[in-house]
Amino acid sequence: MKSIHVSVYEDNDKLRGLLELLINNTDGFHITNTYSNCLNVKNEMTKDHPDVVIMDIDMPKCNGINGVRMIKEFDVNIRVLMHTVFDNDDNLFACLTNGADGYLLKRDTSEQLIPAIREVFEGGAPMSPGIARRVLEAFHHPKETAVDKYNITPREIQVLELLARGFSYRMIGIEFSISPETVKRHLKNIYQKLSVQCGPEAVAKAIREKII
Amino acid sequence: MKSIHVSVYEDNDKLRGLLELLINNTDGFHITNTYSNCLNVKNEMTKDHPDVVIMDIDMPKCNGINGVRMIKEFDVNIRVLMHTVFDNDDNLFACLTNGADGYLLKRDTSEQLIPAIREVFEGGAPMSPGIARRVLEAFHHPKETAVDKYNITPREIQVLELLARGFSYRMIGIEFSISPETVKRHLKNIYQKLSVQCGPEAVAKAIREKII
DNA sequence: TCGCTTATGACCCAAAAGGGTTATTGCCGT
DNA sequence: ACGGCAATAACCCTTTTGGGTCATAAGCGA
Repeated sequence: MKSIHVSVYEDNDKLRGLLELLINNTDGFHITNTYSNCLNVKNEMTKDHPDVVIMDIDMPKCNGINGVRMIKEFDVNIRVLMHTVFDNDDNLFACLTNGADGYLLKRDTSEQLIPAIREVFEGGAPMSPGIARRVLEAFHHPKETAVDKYNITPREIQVLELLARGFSYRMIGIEFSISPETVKRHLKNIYQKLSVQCGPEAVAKAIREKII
Repeated sequence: MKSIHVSVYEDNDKLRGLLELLINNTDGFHITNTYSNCLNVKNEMTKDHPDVVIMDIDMPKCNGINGVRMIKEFDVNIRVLMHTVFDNDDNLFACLTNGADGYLLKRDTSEQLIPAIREVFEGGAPMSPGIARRVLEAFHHPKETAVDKYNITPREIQVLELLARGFSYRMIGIEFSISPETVKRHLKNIYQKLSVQCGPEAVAKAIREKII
């Protein structure tokens, strides 16, 4: 059976050495190379052709968030496993957006790292438990909360939806068989409830708060 | 140490019995009750007060997608672990939106079920590998694609952003030290590139296509 | 150097948006 | 039965928006 080839990006010299030692001394795994920053990702990927990359986030010059993006631009088939002390949502979702295939926190992965590398190589998505939880929570948009929060009525939602589709007051009125003046009335109420000044701003807020 | 209390929703009689047997015969776990559909979730939760619910999707009368929603409406602290043969995206994301805390495929979890129950009880989010992967992929929207697709320039994005924040042409002009006529010019170009008719529609499209 | 894109700006003009005010109807809950 | 709220509608008015047209300067790549 062919070994899994792993490259490591980690700026802490001691940790980088430990990772290399750990991975190279595990059957079925082989370190192609280790790096302390990702300024030359493209050249390094061309040279190494790893199956899996272990990527730290906090590195000087060029951080791992850019690193994962560059690797995925070079070859989307290289699996990238984030390995970081940061567990804030901004970093997490920035990495996922850029194509990270897994996300491990350094503090809870000393003996979970090797199985995680195998898992990501096999097409899985290893995540520390707290991370997986936050990822699922991102899908759990409470749905009605924003509507309740601003007291938007069903009719107002209908009007907003058409506004966001480019309908004029007149067209919205025709669509619902009501006067354009009433449409205006609804929108006036919406603007007040959302604390916005005009249509575009209302649409932006409504979409971002999942009202429409 | 107190046992983890588990309720099971599963319409297959044989499997339901097996799950009960497995869980009841594991130290630290205790079955409160098992059910073959979720028509009376609220009463059952009131009676059982489980820590964790194992929820099948394909059940007669009322499926598990509604089931998880009802349980979370009753008490958001009850952990719900989906356990199903379906691995299509529609079911998956419907469950996650409704608040599921984990998602296991029946085919690959005979001996992973107990650890998964413990993990979800402890606040984790156990997922079958293929599931976790698809969840992460949902975040991987390629970012620059839409901007490229419509040929939106950096300046146009800036203008759109302020429009979405409720700025008038005049205010945008002041912000960038350009004439409101130029702002209009930019927006005219944007509307054409996005194939929209007006500001609200442009803002809606820009947000939904992740341009802003 | 020529053509293309980007960013800039102006003028005319019609349509739309949006603020203020006032009022009626129907429904729901107390 | 009464008050509150959603939905309806009209009027006045100013500001904003957006379509059409024309024009210029800077930068960039073939």
